Amino acid sequence: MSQRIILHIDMNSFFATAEQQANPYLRGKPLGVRGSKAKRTIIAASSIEAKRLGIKTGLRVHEAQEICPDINIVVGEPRKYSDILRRLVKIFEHYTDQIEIFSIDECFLDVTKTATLFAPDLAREKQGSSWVSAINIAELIKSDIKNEIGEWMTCSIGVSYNKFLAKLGSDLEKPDGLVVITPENKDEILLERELTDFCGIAGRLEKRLDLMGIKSVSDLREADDLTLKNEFGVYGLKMKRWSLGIDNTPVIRHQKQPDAKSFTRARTLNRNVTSKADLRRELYLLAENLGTAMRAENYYGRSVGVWLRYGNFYGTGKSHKTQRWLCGGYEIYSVAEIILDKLPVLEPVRAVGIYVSDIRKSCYVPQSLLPEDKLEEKIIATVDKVNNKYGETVVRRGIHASMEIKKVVSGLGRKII
DNA sequence: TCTGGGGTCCTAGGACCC
DNA sequence: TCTGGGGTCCTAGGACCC
Repeated sequence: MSQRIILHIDMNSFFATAEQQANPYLRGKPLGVRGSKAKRTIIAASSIEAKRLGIKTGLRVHEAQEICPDINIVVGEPRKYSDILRRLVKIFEHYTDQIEIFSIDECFLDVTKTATLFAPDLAREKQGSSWVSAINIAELIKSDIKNEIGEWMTCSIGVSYNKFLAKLGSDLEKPDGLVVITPENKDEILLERELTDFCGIAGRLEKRLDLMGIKSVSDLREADDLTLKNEFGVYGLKMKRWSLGIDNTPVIRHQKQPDAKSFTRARTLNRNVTSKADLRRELYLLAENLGTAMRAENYYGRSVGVWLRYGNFYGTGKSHKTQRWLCGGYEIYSVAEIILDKLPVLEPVRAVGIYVSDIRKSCYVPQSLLPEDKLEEKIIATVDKVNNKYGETVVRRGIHASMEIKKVVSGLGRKII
């Protein structure tokens, strides 16, 4: 196979820049984007101005405020960022149809076949230097983004002959970087990196490698295959290939990227709790939210899981495979409630999560013909209609309603479902 | 006022069937 | 009657990513 040309595009401070784009008041100012409205949350992204002051992702909100009392803080809105991602992909489609969406702010582009189309003169001038036309595309993309999304929206682009090195390259210059890693300069660049600079090696693996005496990229290059395989399985060999700059994984066109495999909702509680009743209430709200998200994308699922994270940050969880395909919040909750009852509250619980896996698009799921299921579907559809119109949680089940509300409802001759 | 939330992939063990 | 081994499903948990 001839040499590929891969671009990795990484939007700089994406959430923060998106907020600055939406609100001119925030432009040029230190800005932190909160992970959620919850009390104990962290900074999910910070603007370039905030980064200069040392405000990094992962800081607790109050820590960020201590560093910079004037910092502007907004709550992140993932939907807003997905919309911008869609517009970015539209820009990239101008240059190739081989686009892989790697995360909400990163894409891989394979421009092997199209690079020279956008720089015929350059390609002729410097024969054999396909990198020149790749750099040309990278620069065109940068200016397209500024023109179409906003002047302040910058990205770092890595250009190389595989995905691993392209991603490594985009990390090297921020913001607004452009780094080319070729077979000629790859060794020089790789040998200067820390092992944790590699996408796929983080703290735990670094520690285990260190215990084996593998402390640098060159150590990893020289490590014995069998030793690596025994310690890490096939992943060990993968890591060694990275150290040599080898990666044959293809760019998967986003239209062909696999469907979602699970849906999760989780919440860190404002204070640690020990009562199962409190946990049930949280779980119910999460389940409704999860069900709404699944229905919005036409998914059903048949495995439900619940996990707890204790105050000491350790956790436990259980999952259960059901006979029926589910997408209703209350149905999901009903399974989750049984699971929760089996989970030990060894110590106060800090966070609770619920997930549905083994999911399928509705067209692949047999529809139930049971009258009670039909009724449930009707209830869900009606509630969705109201909530879509008036806000997500305008209507929800009354299972955790207070006694007073229950009395009022039964006084009206109605019942809570 | 210690450490969010939403994902993916991999491994390993037990149950069960052939 | 005794024993082995392969395959698959389910569950728990670990590690990584942004």
